[in-house]
Amino acid sequence: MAKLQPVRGTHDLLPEEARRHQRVVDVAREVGQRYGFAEMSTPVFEFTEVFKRTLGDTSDVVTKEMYTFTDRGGESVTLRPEFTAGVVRSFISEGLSQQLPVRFFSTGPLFRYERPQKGRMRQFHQINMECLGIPEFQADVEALAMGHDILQALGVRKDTTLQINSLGDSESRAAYRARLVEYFAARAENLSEDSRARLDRNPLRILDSKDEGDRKIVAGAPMLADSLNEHSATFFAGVRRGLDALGIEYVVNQRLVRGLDYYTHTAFEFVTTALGSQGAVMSGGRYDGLVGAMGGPPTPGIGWAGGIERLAMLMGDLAAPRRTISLVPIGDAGEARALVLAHTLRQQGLAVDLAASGNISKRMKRADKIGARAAVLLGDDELAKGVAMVRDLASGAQREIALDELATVLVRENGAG
RNA sequence: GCGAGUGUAGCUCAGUUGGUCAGAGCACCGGAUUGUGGAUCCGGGGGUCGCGGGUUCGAACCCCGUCACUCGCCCCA
Repeated sequence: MAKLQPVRGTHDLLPEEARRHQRVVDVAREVGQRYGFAEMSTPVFEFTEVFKRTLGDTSDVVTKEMYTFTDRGGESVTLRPEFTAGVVRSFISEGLSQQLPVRFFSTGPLFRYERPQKGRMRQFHQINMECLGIPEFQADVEALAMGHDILQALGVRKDTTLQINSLGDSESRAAYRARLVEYFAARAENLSEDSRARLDRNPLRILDSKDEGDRKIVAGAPMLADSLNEHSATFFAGVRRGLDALGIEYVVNQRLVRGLDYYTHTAFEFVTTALGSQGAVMSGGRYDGLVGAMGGPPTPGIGWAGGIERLAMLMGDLAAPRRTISLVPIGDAGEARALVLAHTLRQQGLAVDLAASGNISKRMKRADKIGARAAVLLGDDELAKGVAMVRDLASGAQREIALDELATVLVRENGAG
C-alpha cells in the first residue's frame, strides 16, 4: 500500500455520484411499490454453502469470484455476490411459503472478486426484485413491465433493448441440453478452448460465444425454440402476448441463456451498447426449480437484478437540487439572530446554510457556490427596521420581509423539503 | 486467471533527440470590492513527475521490477 487508496475494485461514492445512485434506488422502490413489492433486506454475508448451492459448484461466480473467509468461530462465510440466494434462503428460513405470493424489493452492495473494468467493480450495487409463488406467465410479464417502467422513469429505456428468450420447463430444457451436448461434442475439436470447457460445465453458454469459429458451429446447432414442449411454448407465447398488449418493445434472442439448471422459461436482459462490453443493465428470469433445490417447498419464482452503477452511467448528470436558503448575517446582532433563525427554519423543513465567516462579499460568494436559492441578509439596518433582506440568487431580485413573517414566507415559497 | 494501454498539481493535460522541464488551464485561497454572489483583472499556495532499483556526469524522459488505473477476454449487473 504505497498510498492511501481504496481496495482495488472499490470506489468512494462522492455526493454527485451518490445522488445518481440514490435516484436509481428511489425510482425502483417507488415503481416497485406500485407492483406490490415490499422492501426487505438480507445480510450482506451468508454461510458459503448458501451460494454454493444456489449458484452451483462449477459456476464462475463460485469458482473464482467469491469473497469467502473463515470467521472467528470457524464458519466459512461469503460476502454475497448476488441477491437471489440470500432472499430465497430467507424465504425458506422464515417460513414465508405460508403467505404466497411474496414480492420483495432489495438493494445494497454485492461483492465479486473480478478484474475491474468499466461497469464492473468488486463492490457494486444492484436493485433487485424477486416474486415467489406465482407459476403463471403473468408474473413474468409484470416483472418485465416493472423493469421497463423503472428504466423509463430513469430516462434510460430508450438506450436499451429488451431481449427475451425461453429456456422452457425442466423437461424441455433437459431435452434441449442433451441435443446440444450431442451436437457440440461431435464437433468439439473445432470449438474454441473456452467453449470446450463450457461443454461439460455450461453447454448453453456456447451459444453465446464471441469466438468466430464457434459462431459458425453455433449457426448449425439445434434451436432451443424447437425443443420446447407444448406447455413451454404456450407459456412463452403468453409472455410475448402480454408484452405486446402493454406496448413494451422486445426482441427474441434465441442465444440468450442462463447456465444453471433451475432456471426455467423466461430469461431476459435489458442491454445497452453505450457501456462497452458490459451491456446488461438489468437481467433476470424465472427459476421454478431454485427453492426446491435449496431444500424448501417447491415454489415457482421469478426475479431480476439491475446494476446501479451501470444505470447511473446511462443516466448521465443529475442537476443538484437548488433549494438551500443561505443566511448572511452582518454584525454581532445579525449573527445572533441568524443562529436562531437557521434553527427555526430547519425545524420547519428548510435546508439552511449559515454563512459565518468573512466579510459580506465572502459570505455571498459562499451562498452562490453552494447553489443556494436565496440569500437572507441580516444586518443592523434590517434589524432596526424589523426586516430581513431576501435576495433571489438566480434573478438577483431582492425585497424586504418582516422578521416575524420570514419563516412563514420562506417555507411557503421554498417548500418544506 | 489471460492480453493490451496508461500513471506529471485537487481535476484535465503539456513537457521537443535524456542537459533551468517542474509547466498550463480549471479549481482553491487572497486582493481590487470594510452592506451584496455570478463577469473581469492582479497576486498566492500546492507536485518525493505512482513506488523501488538500474544505466548515465546528469533521468519526468531509457531499462527492469512492482503497485494502481483504464480497455478487452472469461463471466456477469
